[in-house]
Amino acid sequence: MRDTHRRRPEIFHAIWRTVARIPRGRVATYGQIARMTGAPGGARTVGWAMRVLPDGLSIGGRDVPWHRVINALGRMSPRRASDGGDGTAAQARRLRLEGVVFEAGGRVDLSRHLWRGDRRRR
DNA sequence: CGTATGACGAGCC
DNA sequence: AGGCTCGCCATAC
Repeated sequence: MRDTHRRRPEIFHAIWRTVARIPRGRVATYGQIARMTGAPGGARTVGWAMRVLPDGLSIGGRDVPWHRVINALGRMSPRRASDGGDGTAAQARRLRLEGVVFEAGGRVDLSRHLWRGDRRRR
């Protein structure tokens, strides 16, 4: 195994560990993950951690569910995909497969699907 | 070491 | 509600 991810700073690993706790069928926001990881204000850092997430990395015996991390608006954050697209289609498909419902505007109702793992209300 | 760059977010308008 | 600006934080160069 080429452990390129081991070169990443601990903060990324901490973020990946938090993301690994998001239950199936739930979503969490970048800011929420940042707070839960002990890095308030580090929402963009979470985005960066998702961006460099090693393909196929598993923590605690299961894959890191990167698709369950969406932005505070309930939308998939656009990113640059290899095919030139924004890469959000695949994420939405994965979420739908686990029962996440999208509203007409293509957004996820956070009051219904947000992970309350940190006991936070919304 | 200064600047640019983001899978962000809270405020304002 | 939707668009803009600005602040954040770690990385790239």
